[in-house]
Amino acid sequence: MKPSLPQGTRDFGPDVVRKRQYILNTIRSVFDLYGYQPLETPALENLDTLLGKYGDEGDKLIFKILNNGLDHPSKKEQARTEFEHVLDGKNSKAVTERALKYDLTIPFARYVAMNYGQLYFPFKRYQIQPVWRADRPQKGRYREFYQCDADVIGSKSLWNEAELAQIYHEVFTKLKLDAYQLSINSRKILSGLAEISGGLHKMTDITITIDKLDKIGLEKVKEDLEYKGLTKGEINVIEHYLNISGSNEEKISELKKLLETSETGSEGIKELEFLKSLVSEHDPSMKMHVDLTLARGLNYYTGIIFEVKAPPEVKIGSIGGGGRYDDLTGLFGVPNVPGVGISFGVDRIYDVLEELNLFPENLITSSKVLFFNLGDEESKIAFQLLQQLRSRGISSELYPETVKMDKQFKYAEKKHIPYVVIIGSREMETGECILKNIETGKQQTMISYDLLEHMMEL
RNA sequence: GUGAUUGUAGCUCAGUUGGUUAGAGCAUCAGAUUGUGGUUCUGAGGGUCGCGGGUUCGAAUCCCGUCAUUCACCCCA
Repeated sequence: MKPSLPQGTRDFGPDVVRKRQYILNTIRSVFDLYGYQPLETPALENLDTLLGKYGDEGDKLIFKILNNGLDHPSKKEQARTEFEHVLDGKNSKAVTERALKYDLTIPFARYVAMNYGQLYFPFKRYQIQPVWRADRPQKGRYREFYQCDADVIGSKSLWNEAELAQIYHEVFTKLKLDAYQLSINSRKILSGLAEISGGLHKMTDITITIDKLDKIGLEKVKEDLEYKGLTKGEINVIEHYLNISGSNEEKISELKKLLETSETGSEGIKELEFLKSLVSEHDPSMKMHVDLTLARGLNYYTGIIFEVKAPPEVKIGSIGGGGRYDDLTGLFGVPNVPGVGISFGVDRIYDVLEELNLFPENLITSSKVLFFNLGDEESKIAFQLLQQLRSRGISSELYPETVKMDKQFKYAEKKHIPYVVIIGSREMETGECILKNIETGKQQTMISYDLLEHMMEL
């Protein structure tokens, strides 16, 4: 048979894994530095845990797992009738009760709800794991991809938002992706806008529509809003809102006037101002721009929301996002636990770094030294030296077969091994070895005992 | 879910209005070279042209279906 991969999944070869690890290690080290604790949850969750948390679209994209044993004779009839329900678009526990996790936030909320008594708050956790979505793959979109989440749960303080923004800044700076764009907005502002335009019940419709502004333009947005049942007057208010522009300060002062009648909206503005002041006082170089059209799809957000975009020349969309949710664990029976979190999309960050050529050069080396194998007796000496080098932390290897030097050279070259050590019959007699630099082609003969010292100096 | 795109050797791709035995480069292997690679030269292996059906004397080429790929929309990291 011809082997193939499931749609939207990938194998990662050695070089790719090194680059991915570079990203993952960078993120992990920053999480550790800021006092977050690691957590892992299963790939599988009960379908109930996930369903209804991501909106209707999200539900469709959850990978559901077929129950085992449906073909058992005693269950066959029941399975058949239950399948009928599934074909009608309903979910049946008799057919599928587990699913692959869709993100890291909901499983985390489930974990917190289950372990509420044992945890100390505020609880700061990070989580680096794959998630799965049954989306059609395309550029920057995969069916299996990694998320790196950091969340603080059990604290309402905006200091958390400031810290998370700082984490974004630190990670992307370390990755040399200085041109990243961090946008912020507040769900409270959006809900204030809904209050003064279409009414609070229209908030989802309004936010989904204005989120598309930069894609479809103002006219289409207005058409769309009209189609969704807003009056001319209400649309005018929204247009006014969308026309707010200028610096962050200008936007905020304009907003204040517009939303002064809305208590929630005003609160959102205050929070935004406070966050801005915390961040810019601490690190003026850090840019964070207020984007009033930013909405974010997941409907559990309630306060500040974040989104990170790649530099505009890379057309890949968002490489990270997050926000505050006031009652995520309420879904699992533990109400009133506020939280805020952010996420990094590693796979997209990889694509961006690749496209902009931002990976460091030195990620690809494997061993530092290859010992040639020119016979069993010769290799015994090589083996001793090899272990000496290894014991001093110099990664090295012996070519396992006695084959032509030509082949061994090519092996070293392909694996990017910078040095080879040649010990043949002549060297064996004199107790010497040849150390050759593959890149420069220069070589030197030395007493075998000196090899270690030599290598330590390089 | 909707709309396009592409599918030929391990990889990247040629292949004329349908015409005999489907080609090239890279890679692999062997030799020139029994202790010095990355350059060069010679040779070799490797293909059910995605799969199934149809039109035709004849199909990689045209038609239908199907699967896979890539891209866009929706939505998202």
